[in-house]
Amino acid sequence: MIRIILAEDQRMLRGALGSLLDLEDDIEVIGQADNGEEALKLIHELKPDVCLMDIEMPLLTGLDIAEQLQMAKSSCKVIILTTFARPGYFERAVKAEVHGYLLKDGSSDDLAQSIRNVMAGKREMAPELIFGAFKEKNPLSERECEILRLASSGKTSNEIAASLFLSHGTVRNYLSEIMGKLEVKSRIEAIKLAEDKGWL
Amino acid sequence: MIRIILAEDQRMLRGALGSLLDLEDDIEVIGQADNGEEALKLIHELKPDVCLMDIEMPLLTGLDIAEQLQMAKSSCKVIILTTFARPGYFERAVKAEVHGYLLKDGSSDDLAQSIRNVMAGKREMAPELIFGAFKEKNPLSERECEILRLASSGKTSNEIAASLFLSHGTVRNYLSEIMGKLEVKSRIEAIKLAEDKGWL
DNA sequence: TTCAAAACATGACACTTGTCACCTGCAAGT
DNA sequence: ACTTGCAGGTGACAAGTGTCATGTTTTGAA
Repeated sequence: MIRIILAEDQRMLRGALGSLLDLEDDIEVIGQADNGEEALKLIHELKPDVCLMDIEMPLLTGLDIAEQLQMAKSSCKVIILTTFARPGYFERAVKAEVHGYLLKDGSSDDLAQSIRNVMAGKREMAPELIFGAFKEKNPLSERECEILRLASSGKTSNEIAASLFLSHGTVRNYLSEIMGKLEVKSRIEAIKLAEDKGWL
Repeated sequence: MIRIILAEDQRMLRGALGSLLDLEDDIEVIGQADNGEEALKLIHELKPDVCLMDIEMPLLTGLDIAEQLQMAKSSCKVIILTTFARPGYFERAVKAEVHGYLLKDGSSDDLAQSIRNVMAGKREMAPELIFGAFKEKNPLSERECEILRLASSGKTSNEIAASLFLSHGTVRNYLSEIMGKLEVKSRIEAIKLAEDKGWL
């Protein structure tokens, strides 16, 4: 019997998947969470074989959890189930050595089989990702990301400078550099593009 | 037997709900669509008792379809199933006299019963909406929305002015007005907030 | 009819943004 | 030892942005 927990903040999908997976003879849903912290707690308490997680959840993202489990050398296998085929997310998931990365755009019929494959030691990656994976990787450095993140929250150059203890000229240089790399003309476009690609 | 069709562009959710509903003795899923035009075609061809639709779908939104069915005085009952509790969407759905407006954040267990209630002539509205419906309505006028939309795409004041045949001073006045109404200090924050609330 | 709101406009002012050229210091690689 | 690249910096300039006061015109509701 494969014991799994589900972490997904959209109740309708979580409930539906939970019911469906429970119908399988060899799969048992032993816990469900609608946020990251709850999910992590359940994993520690219940020691499931597999956890099926969304990425964007309240409190803690699925990727955060995957990284923590990797560091703790947990035996719980991780399958990410998300809407987003963002290269940034996928890259991070691969680094965290997740056992599966599936898209919500995929078929629900294949889900149970994917879980079985993962239990058998295979890795299940949505085909869309393997091909398009590193075609577009994040051209921004750590620092540049940090600055763009702050800009995206609506901060002005001066405020960004203050919170990073930089001069405002430096901040503007970074933003200029970022816009150059992203081939856009304003910080607003840069923010849109970076958020879109999941680089933020 | 209640004959229904499902229209939802996220395959995983549509598949899962389809399988679940088909397990009910008195419900039969006779068609599924992943875009609005396909859904409308199916409704005309198969004459289902109920159609369960998302709002944001390719080609045609669920609200567009609901309005068309209302005009055509179709006997097919419409249930909207969406992520968004946006007052704007809900208002439009009510005007289109939909029979149900449920949230993807609701329980999947209640779905079948909601469908039965709708067939029995009741209306099923997510409680979150009835109460919070008009608490926070869009403070921006049509024109202001239009300008903020253009700003959100990264256009400068001058570019917005050009595309609307206004002077750039007028555009800046609007943006200033918008930021005042939204109580923020920059257009970036205004964009974030408006997108967040679904006013865009 | 009258009044208020929305839409549109101008000009002026201070500040922010984006660009550029040019500078230092430091930590890899080769 | 030397180059390269990242991080950080300066100063100057043009353009864009946000604010204000002050108008006109149109339009819909009381």
